[in-house]
Amino acid sequence: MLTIGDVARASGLPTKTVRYYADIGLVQPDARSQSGYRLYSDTEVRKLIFVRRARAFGFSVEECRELLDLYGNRDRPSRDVKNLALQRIAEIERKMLELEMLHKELSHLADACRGDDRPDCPILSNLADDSVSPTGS
Amino acid sequence: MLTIGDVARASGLPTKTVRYYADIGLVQPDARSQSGYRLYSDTEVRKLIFVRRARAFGFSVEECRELLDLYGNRDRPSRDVKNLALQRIAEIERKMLELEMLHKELSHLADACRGDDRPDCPILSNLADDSVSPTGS
DNA sequence: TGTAATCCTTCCAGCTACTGGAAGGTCAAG
DNA sequence: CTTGACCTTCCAGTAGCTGGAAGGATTACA
Repeated sequence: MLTIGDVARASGLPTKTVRYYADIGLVQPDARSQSGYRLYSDTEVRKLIFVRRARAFGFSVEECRELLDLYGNRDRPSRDVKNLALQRIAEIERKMLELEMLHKELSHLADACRGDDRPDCPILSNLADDSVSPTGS
Repeated sequence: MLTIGDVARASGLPTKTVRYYADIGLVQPDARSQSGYRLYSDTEVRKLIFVRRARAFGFSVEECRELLDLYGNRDRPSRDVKNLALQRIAEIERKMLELEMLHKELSHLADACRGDDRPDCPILSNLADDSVSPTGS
């Protein structure tokens, strides 16, 4: 059993955030010690890592809750789970494209600064390529 | 010259947000009409698209400001610009890896639901592969 | 066995980045 | 000349943390 500091280190989240997630019932500790310390198992650490990743890519806490639910709720029909997962996957693929564009833009800027003469505004040329539709999430 | 609704559509941001960015001086309108309407040019639209993307991937408004500054500030030494850009690129590459892991996880879940028997907890196997270090942004 | 350092707890205030709504002015179309 | 879709400011509220105070628990070491 791990204390909050341990799971914070293991999950890459601040203790404050882990405590907050416990408070809102997103990822709750397995148990409490006699003195009131939150105690976690590996399962919770994995959930927290999952949440950290999902949050970092714009999924709301409520969406994370729903995704975590997919794994926990035995009564839910399989196709519901699949549908929700597929929706999220499509969203992630859109995000991947956007991330690539951002990467291209900044790479272009960095390249343009190879010597010591910075061009006027490299962003404009690259940003014109707005083939990716907005995510809106 | 475009009004706020036009730039909102063109940039993929809500008008509210465009107005907010103007208020905090992140992306300001080119001018105001006689009646007080905010008027934007293409340059601002491009900046807004850039900001939308950067924000969607966890860059703070202040970081966006700094990045936009790279293009605008003529007095800044070229290596500063390059350094900041390279730092951000490294960050983006880390984010790309994390996004891929999230993608893998959800794909795995969706695959597991192909039939109608959902496995106990597919997340656990996939989440164990935590080779990517936390971003921390 | 004491004590210092480093945990942990709760509670509450504050922050970032929006977001919704009210009250009201502007503008193009019919 | 009014209807409807714009735009304006202002102010309050929300999501998701985040920092700090006050105090108890645990460990490590003399």
